[in-house]
Amino acid sequence: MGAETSGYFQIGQVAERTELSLKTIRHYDEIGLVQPSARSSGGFRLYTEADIDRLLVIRRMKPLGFTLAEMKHLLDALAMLDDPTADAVARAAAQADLLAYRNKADDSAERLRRQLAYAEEFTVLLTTRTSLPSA
Amino acid sequence: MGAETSGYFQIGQVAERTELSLKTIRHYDEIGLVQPSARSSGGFRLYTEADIDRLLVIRRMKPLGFTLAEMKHLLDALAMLDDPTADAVARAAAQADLLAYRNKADDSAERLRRQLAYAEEFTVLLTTRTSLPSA
DNA sequence: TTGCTCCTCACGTCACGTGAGGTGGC
DNA sequence: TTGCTCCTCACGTCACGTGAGGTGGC
Repeated sequence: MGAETSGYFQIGQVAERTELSLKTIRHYDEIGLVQPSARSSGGFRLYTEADIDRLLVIRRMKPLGFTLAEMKHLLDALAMLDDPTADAVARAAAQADLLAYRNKADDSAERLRRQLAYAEEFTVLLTTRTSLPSA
Repeated sequence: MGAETSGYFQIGQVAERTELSLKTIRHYDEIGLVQPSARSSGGFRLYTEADIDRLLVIRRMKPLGFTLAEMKHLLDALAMLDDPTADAVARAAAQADLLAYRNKADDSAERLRRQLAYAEEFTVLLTTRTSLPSA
């Protein structure tokens, strides 16, 4: 059952739980978006529950059209607000960033709604064309 | 006002009407997805209303997650059903293809609905975090 | 020791974006 | 002739996918 007993998960288990590919998870590590909390002595990536939560948040943000760099920035800003040792200036900057991201997310949600309407229109069209006899 | 008077539109006008980039429209030409019905003597792409309609259909299909090759295939199948000279075998194959695409479109619509729900959840979270005072 | 899981290159892909340098057309 | 629009290379980018060849770990 792998490294789970020690509170860590190997990448295969993480992939199963997040429904992300091994390559995607490795990619997020390489660019610094989600780095495993530890490595085994042999170099295996070891993820905690918190790491997995972060991956799940990212998976939910993806349809909003953020780039990976933006997601990293956004998660950093959220962490800043949760950090009691952060100073007021940094906190205010984080607030401002989050507001901008919120507006971007609103726009994206609006666009998703339009796309869904288009998609549904299109499935209706295809249903009509596939159910009609050819004559 | 360009080539519009002759019933043709130059790529810039097409880009405006479809909200696609010049590069996207050129790319669709290069891969054979939407080729302009004509070229000017100087090599300018000239699009008809029908060409523009095809671009608009593609724009609506994109959120369904089809590749450009699949869209080309799908549009070919639809054209096959509209072609009175097509034989029965080709027609039946087109019907079968469209059915497969319809199922794929249904799945995509379902996925879009889930993504929209995630997106809305996320905007709520961001709104909460941006409106709360830091203390 | 076997076998399944994981590792790091390194190149490929999909759908375009971004200049560079040049020409068309009212 | 000016200037705006369009043209074709050709290389870049984003988010991974896909082997190749090798090793970790219960």
